[in-house]
Amino acid sequence: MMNTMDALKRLQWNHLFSEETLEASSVVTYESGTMLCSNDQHIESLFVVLEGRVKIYTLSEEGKLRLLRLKAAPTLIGDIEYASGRNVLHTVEAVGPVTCLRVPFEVLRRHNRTVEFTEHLLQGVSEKLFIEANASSNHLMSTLEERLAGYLISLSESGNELFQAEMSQLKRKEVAEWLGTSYRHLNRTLQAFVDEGLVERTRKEVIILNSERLKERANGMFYE
Amino acid sequence: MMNTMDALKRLQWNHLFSEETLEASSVVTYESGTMLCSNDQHIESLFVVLEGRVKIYTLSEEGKLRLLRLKAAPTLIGDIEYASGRNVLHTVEAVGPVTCLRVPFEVLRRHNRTVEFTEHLLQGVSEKLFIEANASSNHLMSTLEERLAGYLISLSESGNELFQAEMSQLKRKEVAEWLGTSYRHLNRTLQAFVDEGLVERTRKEVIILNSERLKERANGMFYE
DNA sequence: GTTTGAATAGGACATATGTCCAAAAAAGAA
DNA sequence: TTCTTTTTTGGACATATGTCCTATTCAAAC
Repeated sequence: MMNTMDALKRLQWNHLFSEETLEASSVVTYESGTMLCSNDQHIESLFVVLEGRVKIYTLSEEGKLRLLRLKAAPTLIGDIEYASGRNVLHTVEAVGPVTCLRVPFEVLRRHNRTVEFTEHLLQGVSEKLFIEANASSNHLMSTLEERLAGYLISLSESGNELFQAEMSQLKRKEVAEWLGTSYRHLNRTLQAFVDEGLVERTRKEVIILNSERLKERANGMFYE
Repeated sequence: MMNTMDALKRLQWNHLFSEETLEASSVVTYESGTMLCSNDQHIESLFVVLEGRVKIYTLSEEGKLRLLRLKAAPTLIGDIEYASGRNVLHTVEAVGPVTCLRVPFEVLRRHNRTVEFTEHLLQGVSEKLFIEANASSNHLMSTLEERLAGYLISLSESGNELFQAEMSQLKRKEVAEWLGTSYRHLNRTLQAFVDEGLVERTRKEVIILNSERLKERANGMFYE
């Protein structure tokens, strides 16, 4: 059993929550595959993810999956909904066991309306907005070839460990979902890189042979 | 010359700013076409748009324009950047004369760190995030036909006056930029609607002939 | 009026990407 | 091992959309 206060201190988030708030909160653990919240549904608590990794995506009515990202702890889930009062924007699913501090919105409203906490939320939400806006622009303005090259480069360059930790070990199919394309097309584009000698492809992994030229192909696309 | 306090009261935003803050701020007027801030540049002030309309877009390096929206006063510009400390996300340009209260970030940091103000920013930013995320999903998941039908329907239905006020009177070229497509393709799709008898097109405007079927074509797409 | 420039309209063609399928290959299960 | 299921791979085809160009048409300037 983990100690909440220690975990929060490690993140330097211990000053964000009042004592009353912490008392009215609970530590919960979810097993792999559990949805912490799903698309369009009502949500009543903020989740402070203390340990584990989550998968963030939206599922359209037609069943199409749009994978937004894999995110490692620490992260906040439900902040956007708490701030806007709307239903859940993105589905969040545990990838492996996940431990969270669960804080009911009601408790936050009553016992935690401090400048520090609100500013923390504000910074987090605007950070998320930047990421979303950039992803959206990238998608709109670039071809899969560029995005895929960018993805491969981003996985290989040093100094990008955060992204790598979160986004490597995706399956091919998930990579396609993340890049917002079909599995078929991802394969086709990958094959084009192979044909040009930019990468080598084994059944398990993709090995970069010529990172110079691959980077040119990425045309500025880089994820972090 | 407008009275700031009156303008803020009208918006019920008068309690958001402290006296010191207001004293250190100034009312500025921009003529049509002025950029309040542009993409990737540094910004040092929050703009409270009190009167007029602004156009929000991003300009990619290749010169492609992505029109996000036209927004009428009241609105905040620079809130995202203030919150995240980053450079400007979206370019903002005056459409017609625009009057703003200009508040330096420095002043906000010194004299305006209240829960009320921060919560106001938080709500605004998360609202923007919702809009951005939805636009992005819509774009990813739908064809121009659906988006165009949705746009036409959204312009015609009652109960959507806010959107109509902001988004009607776009030129055809701007509509294309807003829908994220080429002028050519917009024309082609419009013509398809004409051929099917869904709309009639004059040189100036598009008239909806069969809103039932047009709505079906929109396939759930609706803007507000 | 004539001229100039913006805005509209659409032909022809290229291409990025999706859909549907089928064959191998790998990984588990029995 | 053998059978079943998942994953990888790629052919064939359809289509949404972009690019490049050229007429028109309308409006504003001279």
